[in-house]
Amino acid sequence: MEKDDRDKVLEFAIKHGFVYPAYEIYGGVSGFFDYGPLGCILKNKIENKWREIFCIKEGFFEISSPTIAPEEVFIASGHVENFIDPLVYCNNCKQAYRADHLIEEELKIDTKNLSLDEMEKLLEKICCKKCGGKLSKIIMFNLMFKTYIGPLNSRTGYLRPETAQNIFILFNRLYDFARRKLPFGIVQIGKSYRNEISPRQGLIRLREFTQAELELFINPKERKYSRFKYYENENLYLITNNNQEYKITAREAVDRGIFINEAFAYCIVLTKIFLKQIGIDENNIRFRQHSKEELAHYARDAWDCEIKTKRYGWIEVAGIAYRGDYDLRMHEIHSKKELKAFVTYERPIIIKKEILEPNLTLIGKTFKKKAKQILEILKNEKYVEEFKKKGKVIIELENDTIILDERYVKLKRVEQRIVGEKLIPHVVEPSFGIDRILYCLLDNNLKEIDGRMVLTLKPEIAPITVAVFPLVNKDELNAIALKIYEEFKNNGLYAIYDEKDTIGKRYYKADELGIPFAITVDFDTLKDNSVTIRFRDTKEQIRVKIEDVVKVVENFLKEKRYQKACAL
RNA sequence: GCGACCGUAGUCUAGCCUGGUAGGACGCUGGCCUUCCAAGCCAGAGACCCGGGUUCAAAUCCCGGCGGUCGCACCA
Repeated sequence: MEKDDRDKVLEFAIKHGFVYPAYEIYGGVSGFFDYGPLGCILKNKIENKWREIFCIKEGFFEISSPTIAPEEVFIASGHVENFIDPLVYCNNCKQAYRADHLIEEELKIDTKNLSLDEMEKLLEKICCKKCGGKLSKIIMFNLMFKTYIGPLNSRTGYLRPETAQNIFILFNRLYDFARRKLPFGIVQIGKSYRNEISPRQGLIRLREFTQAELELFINPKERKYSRFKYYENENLYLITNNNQEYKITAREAVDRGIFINEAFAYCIVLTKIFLKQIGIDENNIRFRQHSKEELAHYARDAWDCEIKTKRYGWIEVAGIAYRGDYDLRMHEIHSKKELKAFVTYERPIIIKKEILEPNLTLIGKTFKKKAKQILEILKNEKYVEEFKKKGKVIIELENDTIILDERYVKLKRVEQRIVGEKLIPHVVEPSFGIDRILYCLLDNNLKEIDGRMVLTLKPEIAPITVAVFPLVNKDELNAIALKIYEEFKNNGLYAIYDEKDTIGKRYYKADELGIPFAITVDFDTLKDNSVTIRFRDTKEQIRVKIEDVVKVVENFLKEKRYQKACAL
């Protein structure tokens, strides 16, 4: 970590229009940022790359849900209960404590089932640990933004603190869409909101932020995941919750039991691949397992993906959580709707048993309206034994006793084939903070190369793809350059045109903004209709015909030939 | 939320202690120059975080707010 009290990456980002502190002219509000012109493009490109890797390539689909949800959702999910921190502070020295932690520590009383009033009473016995002063009343910190849905007497609503819940709530619809088969995945990219007590560190902790989440629904009984084989040899840098460091392949990690199953390992690997592909240095990526205390209320296991930054060291940009059946189970309980999948066994389970086969014609004719009830009662297995002993079955109805002998029922040996079962799927959830990733991407790619500032973003990720320049500011060159500039824009590429200052200065600025290709119209252009393409990272140039220039740039993007031209 | 430090053009800063409304550099705009890698010339625009107090007079002193950095606490 660089010892510097300023966040140079954030300063760079603000200066060049990637982000702005929000509501600045009204003094600003911490925890909120605007995305500026370049940041907006970059963010979209990051999101699209994420879509490509976590959604399209996997054969998954994306949904987009409201960001406001009624209270019931977060009561069920546990967020209403778990998102509130009771805080007290010392009236004398202002030291702040978590009320529940303080009670547990000082009085050795489990606070889990205590009401606020009960905690207040217990706190009267406790003084400030630091100065012995009197403690304040409990202050509740609710990290969810609360709002109202509708006018007077309206429903309480919350801005969602994660995108995941919307997917769980839609489970039955989505399971249906997935043709009722596990595993399947649903992704969502969208805004989430957390009313952080004190957001710090620029883009790292925001009150409104963009999450990209995959909810992968799997069969909990299946340890294998068929697509795992494609990436099982990817190397991972892992730190387990007992502080063991490993640099091993995903396969080895599964074999050693470090990951709970292949689906989980797969999500870890996809995370690394995604980050590599947008341009994070592989050596700056590691995965750290949560300790038991760190685990969220819903998680059985969780790993943070961390990226090393110059300013803040390792920071968390994604979390891969094993949510088990927690969410679907809770929503089943609270909504009273079944949220299950049907899983067929590899081999059907065959159960041989005896049943009583009713003579429907006779029972119907004899008992008329009571027949239906009788048939229902007959399904109880205890009557099989009774029939075997006595040769008949005696059924007690409300005000009637019915005796069924061998004319009515017959003993029959049957083979029952159970082909599967209903169960709540388990969920593996990779969850990304897009804003943090954007920050890390700038951090990892803002470099000084022999005196030049170069933002070495990959051409496909760089916000602006080409800069078009006349070598010098002369009308005959400008006219051609402007035409080429139009041509790029017409082909859907972000381009800029500049004729000011010297060519060197313009290259310098383009490098700083991460523009991978610079097209220069010079005096040879007037003779042979050719222009130069300059590559940002190497400063090398090639000459191409004007009519080919757009296509050549497009090919550099598509075929990734730039890797030769640009030393990425 | 607490504490410490801090807040001057787009950016970095001088001035604040010892009150008399602001100077520089880079950047920006216009012009000149310039035949391939920023920082050559001329001109121009641009600032004291917000509110209150003290004072004849506040960027400067005092109080509050907002914002920033760091530490504590929090961080699903």
